Amino acid sequence: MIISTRGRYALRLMAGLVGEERSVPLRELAGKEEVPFKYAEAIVNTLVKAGFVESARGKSGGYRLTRDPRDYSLAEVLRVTENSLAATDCTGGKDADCPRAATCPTLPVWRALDETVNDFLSKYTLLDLLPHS
Amino acid sequence: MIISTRGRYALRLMAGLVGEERSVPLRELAGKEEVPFKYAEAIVNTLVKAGFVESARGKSGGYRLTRDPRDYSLAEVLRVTENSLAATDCTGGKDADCPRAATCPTLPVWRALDETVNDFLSKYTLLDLLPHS
DNA sequence: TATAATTCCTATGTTTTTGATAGGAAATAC
DNA sequence: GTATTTCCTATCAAAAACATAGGAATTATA
Repeated sequence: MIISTRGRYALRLMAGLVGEERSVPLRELAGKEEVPFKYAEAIVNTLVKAGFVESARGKSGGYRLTRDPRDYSLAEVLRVTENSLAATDCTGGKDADCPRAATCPTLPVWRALDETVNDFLSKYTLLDLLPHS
Repeated sequence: MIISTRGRYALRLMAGLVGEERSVPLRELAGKEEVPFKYAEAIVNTLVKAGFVESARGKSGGYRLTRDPRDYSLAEVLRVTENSLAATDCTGGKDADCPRAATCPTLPVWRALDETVNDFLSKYTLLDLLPHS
């Protein structure tokens, strides 16, 4: 499967930060979004490293978004949280060394598929993951 | 990843049958397509059960296509050989019991993604996987 | 009718990825 | 200085992906 629990949790956690002014403690955020706390920690960590959220340490610390919610595309977030967004190993960097690559007639199809998926996921933002809007 | 080795092997094996009149023994087919023989056996078996290829047992037996190559869409073949073609568990039947489903704002996005992928893979046929054509 | 070549079937094993959990160090508000 | 929080490293468990093994059943053909 192309989008795993991890990536979906990441999106939920970020969606859970939309509209918050304060730094939201992870204990609370993870609780609200029903993401296992310790797993959420690991995930949010990569979001911080990617610059998608900002952390405040210590008491009354927590996390908050760094941009307007409409400025996060799903593609962008998932590219960071998923191991790979590629539809096949062939296009995922993993088989970059595939000896067939040069002449493989199928490779262009997988590349086109990746592009299709990427285009799709680039059209949606965090805003599209909120209850009503 | 949405399309695994198994599915790609299946497509290769079928592509390897294009243009053959006789029944091609798997030993030869798998060799030509560089698919591990024993794994190929398991895969071809599901292709037979799906009616995509026909087997002949015993000496001078083997496999051949049951239709014109242009009449197999990639979507169709992969739907049978992949565990699931769904982009997420949410749409893959696995989380059919997801308690969030009823109100989940993200679910429609995954459904649309699945449809996009399916449409894409429905446009290509075995013929598109051959060397020149 | 024996033999070799083949598919078919069931079971098992290995590796990788995914999904987590544990424990404690470091920072900070109060 | 204490409670609350993020940060960091290590470890573990379950599932999926990727096969392999061995032998029974079938069939052409010498």
